Amino acid sequence: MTDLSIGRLATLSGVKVPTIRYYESIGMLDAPPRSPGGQRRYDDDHLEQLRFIRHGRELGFGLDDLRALQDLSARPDRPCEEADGIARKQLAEVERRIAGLEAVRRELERMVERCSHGVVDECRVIQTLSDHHLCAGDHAPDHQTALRDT
Amino acid sequence: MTDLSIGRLATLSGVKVPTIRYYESIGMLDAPPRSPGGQRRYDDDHLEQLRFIRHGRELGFGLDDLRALQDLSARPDRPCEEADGIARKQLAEVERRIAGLEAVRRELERMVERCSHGVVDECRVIQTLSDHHLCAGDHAPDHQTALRDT
DNA sequence: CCTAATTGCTATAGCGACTAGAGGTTCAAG
DNA sequence: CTTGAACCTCTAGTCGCTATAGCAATTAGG
Repeated sequence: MTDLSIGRLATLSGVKVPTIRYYESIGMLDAPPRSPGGQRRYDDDHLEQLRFIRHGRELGFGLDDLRALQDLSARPDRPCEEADGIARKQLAEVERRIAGLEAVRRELERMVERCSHGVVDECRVIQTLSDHHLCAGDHAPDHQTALRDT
Repeated sequence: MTDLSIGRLATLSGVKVPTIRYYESIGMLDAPPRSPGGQRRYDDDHLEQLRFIRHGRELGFGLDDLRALQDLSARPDRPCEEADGIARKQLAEVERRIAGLEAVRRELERMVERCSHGVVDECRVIQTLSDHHLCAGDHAPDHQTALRDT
């Protein structure tokens, strides 16, 4: 299973080719040896490392957190308090975002339900955006909390 | 209430000063007249426009959507189908994100609960990241779905 | 063995939606 | 009239990629 091209590694890991190169460039993924012609040749350790990163990203960890977790996993004798703390912090963050998004969802539902399907001037969607007082009023006091994303 | 400085506008709207200038630079907010010395002087229409944008951002609309909604609100006779559609699209997006985050939350809870508070080598947090098979396995197949944000 | 298609390489720029900093100017209060 | 807060422009940085351009290497088929 050794001598994986970057494309093969991408397929096996589920991480896109440019992203793999990006991870290497920022020191998230060990730089692999190269073929005589200069192409990257990976092994199973790289695959494992990349899957670790991918899985962490799926769980919403930032690359800094994942770097810290990687470092910890390389020191198996250390207490796992720090790893646990990072995970708890991430859980708290996810819960915060869910709460914000739930408030947003409720407000959007209200907007959409009350739309009378007439003209813009009477449209509840536009009205609500123009005047926050038409809201239930409990959403996203901190607009950082709201969302953004893909 | 006319002749607002940018700082006053920022206070009244809840949008930061650099963000206001940014919105102007990308054509989201009308450029205001200037004082003799070249400082921006806003009026109530600008405040309203900015509150519209802010409210929309809190609800997670992208700036492109908000531009479209702004344009629609300037044409009150048009049917509100388009506005309704944009809101429904946003609602669907928010629901998608909540679903993704709920899956992530469940997984993080599992990780944290099972952490034995021993050493890293036995740490469920690290183990789970290393091996996806330890997951309930239902989270974020598309990693775009997951999260990211502030 | 040769060629063509595919895959790989580097480097740079762009995305969204801001945020931060440098270095200078204007304004308003006392 | 002085002082200091608030304002100005411009550039660069944030996060985590993604896209493009212009090449070079590899691999599969004939």
